[in-house]
Amino acid sequence: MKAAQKPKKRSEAARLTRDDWLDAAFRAVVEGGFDNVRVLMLAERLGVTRGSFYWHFNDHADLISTLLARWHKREIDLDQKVRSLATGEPQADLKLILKAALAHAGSDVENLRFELALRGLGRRDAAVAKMLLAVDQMRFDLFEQEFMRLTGQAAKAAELAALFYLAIAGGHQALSRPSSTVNSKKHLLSVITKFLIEQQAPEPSAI
Amino acid sequence: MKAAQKPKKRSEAARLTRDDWLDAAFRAVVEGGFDNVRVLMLAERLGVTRGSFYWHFNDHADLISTLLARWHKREIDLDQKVRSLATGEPQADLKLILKAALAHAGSDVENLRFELALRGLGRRDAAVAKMLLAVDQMRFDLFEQEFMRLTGQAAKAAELAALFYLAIAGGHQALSRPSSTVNSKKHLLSVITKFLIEQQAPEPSAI
DNA sequence: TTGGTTCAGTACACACCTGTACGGAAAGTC
DNA sequence: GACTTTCCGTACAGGTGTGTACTGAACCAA
Repeated sequence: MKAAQKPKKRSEAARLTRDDWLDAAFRAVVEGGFDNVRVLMLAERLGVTRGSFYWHFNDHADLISTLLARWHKREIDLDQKVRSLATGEPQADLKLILKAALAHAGSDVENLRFELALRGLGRRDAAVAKMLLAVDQMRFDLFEQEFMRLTGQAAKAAELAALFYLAIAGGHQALSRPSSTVNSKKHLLSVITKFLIEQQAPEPSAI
Repeated sequence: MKAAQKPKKRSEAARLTRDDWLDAAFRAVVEGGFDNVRVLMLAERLGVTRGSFYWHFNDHADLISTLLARWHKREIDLDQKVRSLATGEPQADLKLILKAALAHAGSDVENLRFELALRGLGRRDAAVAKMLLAVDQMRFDLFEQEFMRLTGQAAKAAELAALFYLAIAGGHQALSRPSSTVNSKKHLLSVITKFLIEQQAPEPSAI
């Protein structure tokens, strides 16, 4: 019993914070969805026992709801940041947003996978669905605003924003790697830019 | 296939077939994802004990893999059917496909939810991911073919097909009900039609 | 009737996960 | 240096799920 114990002092095995557990839970979600978040497994991975968990959290539900709240707050902050970076030039802003949204799926794969898992959870949890709807609306509003500046037509702006957002969402969901033809977020970026942004400039024509 | 449509006597409880279990598993997936498929729960819902299950199936994995195979086969059959229904008139065909794809999410919500759950599973199971990729490619090829007929340009056809498919996929994933502005599969249908189909016709006339 | 086949019930063993109560070591505080 | 707080280990209790062996009832055919 004692022989197999950690020879290291307690100072070596750093004590955990609430955020450490949240990070571990986040990783578990990324790897296997919300059903993959198990206290026992997280403890094992963190090198402690469940005794630690039940000191930091009330129970399993507490962990999940805190994780959701943290994600929501971060999304709101990110939205604020993007809005503050907007130049006022619609085409440039849209390309910026698009690039950020797809990079969000490039290097930062974890966030994408987390959100997809979250949407899976939202399909069986009304509260989560409501939160996701708010996030969707928040993002959509930004897109719509930019397209409104670009085209000058409210109805068209709303439609383009919908296509814009849905194409991005769809890009995350399907066609992860369709081998040959159309592929890679990079190419998708150019396609969306071509058909949804550049073609919609106000000067040339009027539908 | 025997014509065993008759529930027969057997007091009150009809005896179950392999497909009965598959249907129950399907419903469980629709309601709560693949992690929600539990033998005990299915048996309870079917009004029998697990003894029945282990006669029809080898084990839990057998149930899942059989369910996946059934879905895949049905998707292939549906693709064949759509292709056989194609008139050769690209715009009409595309609208037909689009309508079918969105109706797939309208009345037949179950199939949509099942596929979304399946994509969730595909993110942690390589074999499932491979199957989904094949299905994506199959559908995409059809779209690309139609857009090729429509525009006459290979590159543009591939790009439009990508946008087309991704917008549909995105429509299934996000914005289930964004309250006010752009909403409802119906409206999405008109938007996609407008920007991706009618605008891309080689001749200005059309419809 | 008899016997074989098909399907379902019962019982047991085992694994895994949650939650709680309690004890104890390490770090900060005076 | 005792005291307190913070954090974690341990042990126990209970719930839920799988898989297997065995038994039993309904059905079918000769």
